[in-house]
Amino acid sequence: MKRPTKTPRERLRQARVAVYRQHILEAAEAVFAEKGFTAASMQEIGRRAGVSMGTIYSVFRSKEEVLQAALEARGAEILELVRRAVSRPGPAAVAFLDLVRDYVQYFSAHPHFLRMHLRLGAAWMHSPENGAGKRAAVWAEIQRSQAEVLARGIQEGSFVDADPLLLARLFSAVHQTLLANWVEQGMKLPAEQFVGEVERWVKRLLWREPVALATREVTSRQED
Amino acid sequence: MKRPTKTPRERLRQARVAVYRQHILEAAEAVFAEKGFTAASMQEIGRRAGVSMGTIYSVFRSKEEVLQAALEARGAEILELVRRAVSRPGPAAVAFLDLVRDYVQYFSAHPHFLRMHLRLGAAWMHSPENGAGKRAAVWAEIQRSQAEVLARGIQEGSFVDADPLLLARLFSAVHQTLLANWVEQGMKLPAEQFVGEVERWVKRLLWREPVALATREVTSRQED
Amino acid sequence: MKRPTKTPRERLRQARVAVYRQHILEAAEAVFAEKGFTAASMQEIGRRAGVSMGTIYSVFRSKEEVLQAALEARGAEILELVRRAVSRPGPAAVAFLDLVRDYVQYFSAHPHFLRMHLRLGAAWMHSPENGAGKRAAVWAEIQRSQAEVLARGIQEGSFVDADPLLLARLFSAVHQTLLANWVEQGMKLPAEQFVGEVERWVKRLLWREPVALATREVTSRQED
Amino acid sequence: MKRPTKTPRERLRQARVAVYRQHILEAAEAVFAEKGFTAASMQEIGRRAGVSMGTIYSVFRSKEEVLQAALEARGAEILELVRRAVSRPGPAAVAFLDLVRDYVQYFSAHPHFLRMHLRLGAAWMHSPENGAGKRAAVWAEIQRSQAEVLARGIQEGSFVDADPLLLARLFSAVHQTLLANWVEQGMKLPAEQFVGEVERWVKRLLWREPVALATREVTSRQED
DNA sequence: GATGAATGAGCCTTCATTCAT
DNA sequence: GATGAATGAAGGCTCATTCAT
Repeated sequence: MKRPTKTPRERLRQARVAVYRQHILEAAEAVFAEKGFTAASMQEIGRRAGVSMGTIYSVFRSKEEVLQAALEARGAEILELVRRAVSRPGPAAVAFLDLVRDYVQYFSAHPHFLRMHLRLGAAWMHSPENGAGKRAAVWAEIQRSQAEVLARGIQEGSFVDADPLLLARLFSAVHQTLLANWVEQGMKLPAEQFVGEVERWVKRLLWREPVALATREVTSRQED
Repeated sequence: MKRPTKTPRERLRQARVAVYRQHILEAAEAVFAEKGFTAASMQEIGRRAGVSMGTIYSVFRSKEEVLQAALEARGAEILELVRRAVSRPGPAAVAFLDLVRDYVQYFSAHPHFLRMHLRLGAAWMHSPENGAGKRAAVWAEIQRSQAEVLARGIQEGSFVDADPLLLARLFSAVHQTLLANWVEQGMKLPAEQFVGEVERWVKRLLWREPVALATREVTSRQED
Repeated sequence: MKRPTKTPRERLRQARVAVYRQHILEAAEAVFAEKGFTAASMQEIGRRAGVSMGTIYSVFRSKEEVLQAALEARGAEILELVRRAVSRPGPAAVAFLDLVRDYVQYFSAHPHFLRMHLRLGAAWMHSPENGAGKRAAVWAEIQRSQAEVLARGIQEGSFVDADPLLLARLFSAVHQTLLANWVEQGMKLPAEQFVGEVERWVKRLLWREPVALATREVTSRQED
Repeated sequence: MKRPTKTPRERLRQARVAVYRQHILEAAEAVFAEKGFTAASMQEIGRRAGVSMGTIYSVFRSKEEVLQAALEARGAEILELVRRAVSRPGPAAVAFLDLVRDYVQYFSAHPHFLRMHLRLGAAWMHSPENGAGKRAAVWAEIQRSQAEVLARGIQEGSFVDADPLLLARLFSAVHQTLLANWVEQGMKLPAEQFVGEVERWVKRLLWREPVALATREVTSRQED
């Protein structure tokens, strides 16, 4: 008969597993980002994580599961950001700008994940076949929640009147392009200024009332 | 150095090889689009193209080369579109809108390629490692040419003042998102109307002077 | 539209595959006999058959399928022997002795199979778990048919009155022990004499009326 | 050379080890019986025995050694039975029937071992390669001792005149088939009656003078 | 002394590439 | 020249064995 409170041994085990999960998923993010899912090898993930094959397989059941976990772990955190934005009182436009800020913060804290997401996102975004459906479950939910805020903004008259899901995709496309550009240049531009730039582009794209933009002065140049 | 006058036999050979190239690359586009590069198998490409493995390897030296050829073949055609836009006299803004129109036409004529490009583009767009550099050679050139038109537009005061390369990327991101959305919904919206919609989004994104937009009436909705 | 008559190419292919099947199954019989199913390696089967891994997997889908094919190929032939015995007119006792003769002939022609069967038979004979059920399908049918002849012999008053299925098992046990002993000693005893010996033991085991036996003179001795 | 007087600590250690041995071997019997040697996993043996891997490896040096120990442990006990039969005064026929009785008793007390023996016996019985020779050491001795009694019976004129080693094998085959059948049906037939049945079959097989048999009334039927 | 987590060699299986026909 | 069968290297995954706690 086991008490609902775990034994110390069990708690230790869970802590250990959690540490491995963390390290393995971080290594996986990097490898998946560089090679893509199929070309990534478990050996390399293990090497980068500093664990053996057996250890990986004691935490995850398969390569596929490693990928799903990597997507879901971050996905869940991001979904949380979106949900907070959705439930924020006040105008949708303000909530959305807050969300943009959260995104920048999150992705700049996890650049490997950003790269993986940029690379693999395309795979399941437009290939309903394969097991892509499963992988994208959280991400579909994220898009749905984003669309929710956008729909509210449309009704409030702040956002351009178009299919909210399309808006969500356009927003993601622009937003990720900017992030990728920023990361690619070593994130030399201070986060605060970068957020400002993203906001400007997002307003251009989504705001109903044309917004005066002076993008130039803060845009980092490719050839810098 | 080959003699400029080819033998009839040689001309026949080249014609034959050209036909194979064509069929193989079309099959490859479809398979790469569905599976990604690594998960795609040469046998499946051969099966879809209706040619044997030997034939594929008589035209291409490796799987990698098939991919490069697929990217370059279309890439060269697209580069041609861009170059025409660059060399077009008159305002850059007009030239760019013409380019947008050409793009829509081209991609809607080659939806398999679009899907492949959407899927694999991310791979070499943000993974400087691997042979990605090689693969992207034409595409870098395309981006450079696009940036050229955009730079001209900036100087003419038509486009928002930002790094032209970034503008090119943002434009591609938005443009491809719209295309993907269109294809995903079975291209039910007439090409003409779709072009109009793309133009409207592009203007929103790039034009310096705020442009009155009434996107709604032509935007196809996800749930249609 | 394909004609029901196969193309020459197709016939060639089938012939080739049949040859591989044959060689692979023979190699598999030997390896499974020596190592058992799990410890047998596909590499070794390939090496002994003189084919590569790829070739094996072009004929069989998995290691499991190689085993099943090996069991079923021989099993089907043996089932045929038993069915002929079942449908033979005249006394069951005579039919059964003919069957014994057929068995000896068959197994002595396929000693590797005999060894494999001796080794793996035990595995699925008493382990209903695993995929043993599938593997043994033909063999259960063989036992059932054997039991049929035996049941007829019981009704005719020739065989000892006991559960026919148990009789079938006892017969198999004795019969295979004799065969194994014979093979182990290099089959030095002429087949004709060996058949006589087997018949004598079978009569001892199954015949209702005690049969005068003078086994000694033909029994090959272990220490010969 | 150890001092004959062990320290109490040493005696405790040995007792502990003996307990582990016992539990591990019992678990091993079950697992080997179900999966076969190679497919059986040390982790499952450990789980079933309720001990850790380290404990298993503190008692045995390898998986192979666990199997050997399992075979030898029971083998030694069975050898003891046979030796008692060999050294029993009076007619060999009587001694042999006593042995049969002992066998039934022993195997019915250790059904897991019976199943393992049925399954793995075939492996080393007819595969002189591998380490099978080592594994079978005790069992060869058992067979030799059985043959000894049988040889005596032959000289006394009680048993059919054939190679005693062959007789021993035939006896084992029949005897194990009956046991397997009995166990398979849940040992519903009382042990006493079952012994009678086995004796009847053994007499049929080995006794020189034909023996009147009325097997039917006690044979449990498969379909009951 | 006991534990069971960690290791990594090894096996089944796939697929890019070659070559006999 | 075209075919597609054959090859075998490489990758995902398991499990016997070891060793830090």
